[in-house]
Amino acid sequence: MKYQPPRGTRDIFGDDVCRFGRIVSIFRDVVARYCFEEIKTPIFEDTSLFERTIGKETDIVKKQMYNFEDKSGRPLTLRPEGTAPVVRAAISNNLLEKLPAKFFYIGEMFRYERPQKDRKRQFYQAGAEIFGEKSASADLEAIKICREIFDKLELKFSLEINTIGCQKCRPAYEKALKDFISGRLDGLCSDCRERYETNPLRVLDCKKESCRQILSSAPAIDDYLCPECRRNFSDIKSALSESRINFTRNEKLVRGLDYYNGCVFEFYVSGARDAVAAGGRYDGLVEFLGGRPVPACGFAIGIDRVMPLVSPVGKTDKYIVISAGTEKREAEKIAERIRAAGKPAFVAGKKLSAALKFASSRGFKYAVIAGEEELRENSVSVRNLSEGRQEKFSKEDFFNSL
RNA sequence: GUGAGUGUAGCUCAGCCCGGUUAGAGCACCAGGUUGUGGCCCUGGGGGCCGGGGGUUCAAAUCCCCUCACUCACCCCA
Repeated sequence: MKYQPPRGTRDIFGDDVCRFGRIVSIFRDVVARYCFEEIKTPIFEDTSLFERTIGKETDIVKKQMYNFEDKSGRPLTLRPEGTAPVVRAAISNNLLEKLPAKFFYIGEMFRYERPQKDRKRQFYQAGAEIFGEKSASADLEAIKICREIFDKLELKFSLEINTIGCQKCRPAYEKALKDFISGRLDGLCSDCRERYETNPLRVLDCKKESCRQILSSAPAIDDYLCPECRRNFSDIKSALSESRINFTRNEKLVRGLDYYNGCVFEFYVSGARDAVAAGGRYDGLVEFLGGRPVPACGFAIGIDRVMPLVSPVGKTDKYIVISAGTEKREAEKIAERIRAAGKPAFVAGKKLSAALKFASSRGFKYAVIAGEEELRENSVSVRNLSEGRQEKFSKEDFFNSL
């Protein structure tokens, strides 16, 4: 039996690797223009970093983490998400002295789950985090960056936003919600009955129709927000309108990770199975991990989910230099000149018909034929493979035209 | 973790229900037709433990059991 990549992983090559590269370069370009700086964090961290920040009751921590011990028994985990490591790194390296501070990352994440369409066990995220900005401008910036990226990728997105309150006001809402649910537990699914105990907000986004029915008359968070959260959320909404970013309010949108508070958002693109980007505020996280109290917000884009929707980058025109049976050295010299002019060149020594066949099947734009006849005349024949036209130039004319 | 489907040539699949010569097709690949012109056409060729193991049978790609893998959905998430 031949080796296959391990379950939930895949090899990325050909057009897919072009798509991947295009997404990453657009992401880098946009984020750099907002003055974010790249940060690379380890691929694994102390297990407790994730357990404490993501939340013990989440599926990620309960059953999706790649946990292992190193040889000295340290409990470690392959990172299942990017935010906690960035926050940890910012604290470890004292990067939050001068605020605001902005970081971005691109990398692979690991979650042990059943693989399916565009959901792998090793997947890639590109994310950005803003530290030290309490006002709505940070939330707006995160959303604007996503908007720009999807625009440049030529993807039509829709945006959903919500607020889930802060440490001050969420408890009151959670209590109201629990009171509401407790009388109706019998009608809810078993998952929801468990969520009621562990994380009542999550009952809101249960997909089961019977649960949704019951929850449709649940208390609304808007009635429980503290003045600050109310203000912040309305600032964001009006800023979005000013920036002409369409959004819909989704009161049932709650994020799966415990550290979120305030405004949360998700981007959808038609054709993708689920959200392609998501983010929100996590004002308490830096302090929770031992730093000073620093408000923060960020987002991550699921590269794997965007990949099938974007076209591969336009490739630059490639040249194949064919020696057609003569000494290959001459063809190699010609190729060097083409490369020196900044264009990709490949040398083929096969007989002409085979080389041309190879060239057209591999997507070369031009064949530069340097056979016996050309060698005698100090010329080259340049054939446009897509159009089938061919012209002979002196070598100097050809090099000058590059 | 739950449910359904699929594993036959490099790829897409037929054959399986109803067991019976040497397991097929298209595409791709290689060679030749074409010793300096690719795509089109023609001819020929290489390729397969029919996912793996066990069972039933005179006989298994085909029927039964187990196992592994993949796909899709649920759950959850980016």
